[in-house]
Amino acid sequence: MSSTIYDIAREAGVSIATVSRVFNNNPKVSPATRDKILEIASSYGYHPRAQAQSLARRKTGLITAIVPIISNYFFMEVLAGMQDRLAECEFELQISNIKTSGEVRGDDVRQQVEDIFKRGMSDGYIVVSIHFDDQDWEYFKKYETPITLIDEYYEGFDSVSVDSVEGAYTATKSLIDQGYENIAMLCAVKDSKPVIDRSNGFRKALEDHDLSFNEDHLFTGLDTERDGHTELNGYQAMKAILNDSNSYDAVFCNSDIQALGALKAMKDYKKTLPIISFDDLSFSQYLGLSSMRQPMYQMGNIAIDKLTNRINQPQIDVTHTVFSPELIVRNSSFEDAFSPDPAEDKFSADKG
Amino acid sequence: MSSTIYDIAREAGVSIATVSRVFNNNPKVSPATRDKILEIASSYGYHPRAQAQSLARRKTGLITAIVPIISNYFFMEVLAGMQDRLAECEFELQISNIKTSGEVRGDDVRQQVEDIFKRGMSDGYIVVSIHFDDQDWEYFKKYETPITLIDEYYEGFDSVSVDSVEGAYTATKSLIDQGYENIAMLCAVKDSKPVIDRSNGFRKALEDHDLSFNEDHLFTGLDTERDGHTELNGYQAMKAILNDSNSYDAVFCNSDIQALGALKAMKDYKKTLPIISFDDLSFSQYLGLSSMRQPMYQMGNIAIDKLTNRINQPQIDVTHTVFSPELIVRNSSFEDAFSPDPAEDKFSADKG
DNA sequence: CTGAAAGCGCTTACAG
DNA sequence: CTGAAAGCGCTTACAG
Repeated sequence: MSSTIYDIAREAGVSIATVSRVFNNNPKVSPATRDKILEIASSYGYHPRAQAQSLARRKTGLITAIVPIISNYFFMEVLAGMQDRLAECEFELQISNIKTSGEVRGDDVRQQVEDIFKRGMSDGYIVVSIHFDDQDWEYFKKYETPITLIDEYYEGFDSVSVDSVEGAYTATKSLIDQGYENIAMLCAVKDSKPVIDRSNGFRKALEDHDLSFNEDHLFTGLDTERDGHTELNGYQAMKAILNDSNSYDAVFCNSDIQALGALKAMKDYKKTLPIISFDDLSFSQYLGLSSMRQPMYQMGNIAIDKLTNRINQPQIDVTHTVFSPELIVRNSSFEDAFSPDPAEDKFSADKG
Repeated sequence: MSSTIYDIAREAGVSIATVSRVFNNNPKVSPATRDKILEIASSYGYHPRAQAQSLARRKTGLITAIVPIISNYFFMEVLAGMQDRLAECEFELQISNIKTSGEVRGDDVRQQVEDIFKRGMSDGYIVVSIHFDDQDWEYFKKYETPITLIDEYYEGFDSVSVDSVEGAYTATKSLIDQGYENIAMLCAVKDSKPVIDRSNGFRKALEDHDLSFNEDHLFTGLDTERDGHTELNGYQAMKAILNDSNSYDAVFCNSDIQALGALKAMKDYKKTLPIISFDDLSFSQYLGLSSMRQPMYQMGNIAIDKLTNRINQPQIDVTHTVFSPELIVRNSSFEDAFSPDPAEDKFSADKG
């Protein structure tokens, strides 16, 4: 096994306390001994063992992000936002993935999350895109550990999220304002949290504009992988929309990743409907896909800020940040969705 | 602070050794005391602290994946492969991101990786898409810790990778076989490892078929984010290819993410060139993009297998798995790239 | 089946 | 500026 603080202390002819001080940047060590210790440590490849430090310090210097395996594109962009903020502070990020779909039941999900809290591996936790009812969140209070929620809301924990209902409303209203009256919604698995919110916003927009709504307006594909947030599901659902006897004239789509499949279905079946999607993933710009932008990067930033604040001051008031998603209009909003953009030079300059 | 093993032991009227045995599933505990302890533990929300266990056991039960921040789509799919394998064994995954581009120098990258090894937080490490010369890898041997390389080759460590040179050769040869004679390569940052390999394969294919090659055949965009593996870089590079006086008749593209930008550039400028890309990300199927498939999921599987084997048996021989990427032909291989596919029902059944 | 005790590798007042 | 010692929360032979 590799060397310990005792080996270094012995070799340097000092106590382990002094070695420890050097690695903790304690200024009260004479430069001479410091240099000597550093040199010896380096030759042994010695560095204080992380777990031993955690135990002695009673803090781990770790933040854990708890993320469903199914969250990929959304999480990737959130992750970037977390990383850039983390680079400026003393915490390291660890990511724990949990299963939330497939044969997994809700209780199971709660158990997985609880196990992570129990192990007490981190100083704080960021829980991303995991949805429980208030009672379950309340239950986790007993761990008395800092928790920040992303893409979820519970009054008892700091949170940062996007108003999905409003976003869906905005997207749908935009299509209505363009003159469409028979709009379908391309959903994922219908009892998943984002779909519930977004279909509620969709419904409300229709009703507010005296357009009838019923369950038939809601389409989804057979593929239930990742709760239906897949290209394949979007392809299947779009195919159903195009072939539906109730010929729709526009589509609000639950997610960009599904929209990708939907666009392909439109191509394959040679019918184009205006479509507005939800997420605004980085590649959507390159597909000419209109979408409701979620400020994912920024959400990652904010979550780290909230969590580190709470770790440092456990008693401060809980705060909630709720973004209103912004509509980014691109070609897919229109019937000529597949005609090329005018070849401006915007892409040479615009890194968005 | 939350409760410790002492609290539970006191409450149950037993020694801490017995409590410990219960949580370690030691069969030599009477059912009665076991039940009692479990009940008390549950009411306290008690669970052995991970760091304390690691210290006492002299192993952490953790595997760390070391990943450049810039690796996203590729890593996401590798990650899925790791997770599914990990679910079957006793290790947990932790992910450490390091900076490899921007103002970061090679020494810096080495230092970041070394710091992770030094902290000794995990029982083994999977290093993904990080490239050093043999000397640097050899240097890491001194940590005597299990290491598996993904997307990199060094004889001293277990590894799983794809033959990029061969893949580029295959892609280029395919275009040549289709009759194209003036082929451009759409590169990312030219001194990055994948680009070096792929441009070598590209060059070799041209030369083997008596087509001239020079540096002018290599294009890249101005955007150097993620070493140029961005949609924007692909857009910029494709624009340059289309406008080049040496009018090219086909393109081999360094990565799918860049191809996305390239496809948009072709649309915007209303010129279509056959294009074959590299990666075969999950969405490429929906873009009709031909690509050299890297078996990313499988690479994740294999890396976990190799690493856990080595953790359990440190002395076994080093093994290397090198995949030959497979050409997946789709519409983009042809000049009519943007015509829709025949609308087969394949997408209803094919989850690939 | 259970307990006393040593040990894992550190940090951090406290005393000097 | 430095050391002796207690403590962090566990596990695991060893002895019974």
